Amino acid sequence: MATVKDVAKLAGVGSGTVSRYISGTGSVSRKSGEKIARAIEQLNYRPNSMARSLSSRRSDLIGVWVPSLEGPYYHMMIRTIESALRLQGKHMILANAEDAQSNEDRLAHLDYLINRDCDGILISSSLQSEFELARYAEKFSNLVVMNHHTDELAGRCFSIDHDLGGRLAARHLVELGHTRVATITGRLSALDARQRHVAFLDEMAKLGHPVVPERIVEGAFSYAGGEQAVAALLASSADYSAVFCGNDKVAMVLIAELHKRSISVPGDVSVIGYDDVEFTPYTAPALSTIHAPIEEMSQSACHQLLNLTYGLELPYQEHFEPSLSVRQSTGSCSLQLAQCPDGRMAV
Amino acid sequence: MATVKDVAKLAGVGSGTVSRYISGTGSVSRKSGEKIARAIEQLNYRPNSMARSLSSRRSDLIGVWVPSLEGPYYHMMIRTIESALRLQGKHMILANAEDAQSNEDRLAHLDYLINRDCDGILISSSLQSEFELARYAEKFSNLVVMNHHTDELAGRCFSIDHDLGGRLAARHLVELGHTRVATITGRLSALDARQRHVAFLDEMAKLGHPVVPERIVEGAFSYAGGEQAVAALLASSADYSAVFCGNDKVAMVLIAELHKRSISVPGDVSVIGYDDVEFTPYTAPALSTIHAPIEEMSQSACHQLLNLTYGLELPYQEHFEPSLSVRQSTGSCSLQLAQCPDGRMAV
DNA sequence: TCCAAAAGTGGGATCGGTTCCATTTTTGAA
DNA sequence: TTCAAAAATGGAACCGATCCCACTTTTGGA
Repeated sequence: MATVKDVAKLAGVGSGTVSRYISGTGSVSRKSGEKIARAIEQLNYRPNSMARSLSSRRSDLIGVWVPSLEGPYYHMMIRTIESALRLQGKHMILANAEDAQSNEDRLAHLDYLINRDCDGILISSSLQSEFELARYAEKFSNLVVMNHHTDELAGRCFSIDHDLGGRLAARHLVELGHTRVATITGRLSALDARQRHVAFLDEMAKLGHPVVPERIVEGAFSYAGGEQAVAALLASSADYSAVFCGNDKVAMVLIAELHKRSISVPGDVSVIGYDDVEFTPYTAPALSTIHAPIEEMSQSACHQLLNLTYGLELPYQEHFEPSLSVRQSTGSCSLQLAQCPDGRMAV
Repeated sequence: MATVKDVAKLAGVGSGTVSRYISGTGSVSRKSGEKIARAIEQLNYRPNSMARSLSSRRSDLIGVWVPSLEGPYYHMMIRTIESALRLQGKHMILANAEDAQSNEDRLAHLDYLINRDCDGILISSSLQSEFELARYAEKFSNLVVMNHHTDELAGRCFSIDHDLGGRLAARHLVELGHTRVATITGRLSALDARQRHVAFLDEMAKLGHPVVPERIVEGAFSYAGGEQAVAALLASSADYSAVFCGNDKVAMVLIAELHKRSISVPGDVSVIGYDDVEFTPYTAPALSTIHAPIEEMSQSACHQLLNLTYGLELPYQEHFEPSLSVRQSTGSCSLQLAQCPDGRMAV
């Protein structure tokens, strides 16, 4: 493989000139530039990225830490980030902490990124304990956090207004005439799950239809967690005409389970999700949900990280608002109270 | 940041000894080892990965090229690969070519990996044109290919027996009594889509129920492609009691569309998918499908790439067999021929 | 006790770029 | 035409590891 020196010799210039030509920093005369270009072509020269990184003290690597890669949510994030980084010639390295059992494990995943000398790190965190990781990472790299807000990291937190999201869901259901509403939350130790939930409850109460505890099930934002929570809700004696699910995965699981029991959606029970991930148009029925601008948020976070790290000036925005996305899984509560096939009151 | 020299000085040994101690190659006395360990601790030393890469001529980076990141299929792959690499202390860098418009674009995505000096490259390719990329990449790195088989790359191709998969689908439907069967394929220029399709047709014919052309729609393995193809099938005058979909995304779209038209699955029409991605248990009804061992295949490909690249001896397997996974979207064809709501014969 | 083989060691050369700096060349306003 | 400022240049020093090699120390069987 050819090196700068080979190129310099063939072009009849110094190695510094070649380096300047390639990186575009500093000035090179038209004549030298042409000679260098020809030499590069002729030798089929490609700069060695490790040597470049070593001497320039930048790896052009951005580390991305995610708590899980199950389901479409984080996938949409990764997809967006990969694309934004590629446009800037940077590379993403990924640490998926879903197999971590303890906080030490999660830290080890972070070290896996830090030890690689990332120029910047992007953490998607919704647990307080995970957020501690941000403090740690900050010592080593430029840092940006998604799904979490704190004043300590002002200007480097990117989040969606889950309070508003929870309220939009409540308003939508109440507008449709639902008064007996159940909810399956995410794990309430997670900030985003809690925010959605608290706002939802608050708004329901404000609208005159407080959600009674029997209609609240704490679940988790995973398929397995959703299954458990759905089973718990359906096994309970609670009656309701609509269910607000903490995310779309759980809503999907719920719809599947209701279908299995021949409970019609939205005829018997309305279901609303949260996030508006990839698959929401294709559940049966198509899922009404709170649209969270995941991709926009991811892109913004990525842009700002690039700005901080490489002095770019890419556009970004820290705060995003969700919106209501009505499809077919919610309908008006016009039917009479009726007995469910399994003996519970569900309509 | 401390360097090997600092550590060596503090420990009172030579830099070579420190290097040997850290990498675990070569021998270091117990006494020196302890001194070095103490010095590392004290200085909070972390080896610089760029310097290490430059001098050892290995980046510990594995490039992964995928044609798309829409839907769960490639995500399951990425997730598996990230995990397998992390276990070996390697890092994945990703190039998603779904925004590529031309072959030059796809090549540019590959160069994005190659220019980063990956030690190895993993290509998931099902188009012949994409496979040409493998030839190119092979010049620069160790290479392994998924979803494609060719004798030229013997021992480095990992694939699932789509011929068998197509046949399993056909047998399942025929066993349930379906004789008028429709199919929505993937883009037939893709090898995997074509193999599934051809085998399916062949097996249906062998079983005495050849699929007539009116019941065949060429689609694509994307949500949008699925929507178009589903619309085309439902708009046609074809009648059928079951549909074989080339992958699960298309099957999901079909179920959603049938639900919209109040056509019952599997009451009126049975639907079977292909791949058995993450969401298949949670469609309504749960999707019967051909289980493709995506994760096992991805892990094997990854293992073999690691073996080739770093001289490891991780277990792997080149060929995988799919299996039938029966859930609730397929049922026996016991009902009488009946008129569909929209005037077509569908049962 | 002796001595060949094995284990352990220090440090310089090297990987292939970038960056700095002293020097030369070019530019364009007076 | 003149000359200060700006542009362009070559090459050495450096980034921080690995690896090789010549040399010293330890080991253990006879």
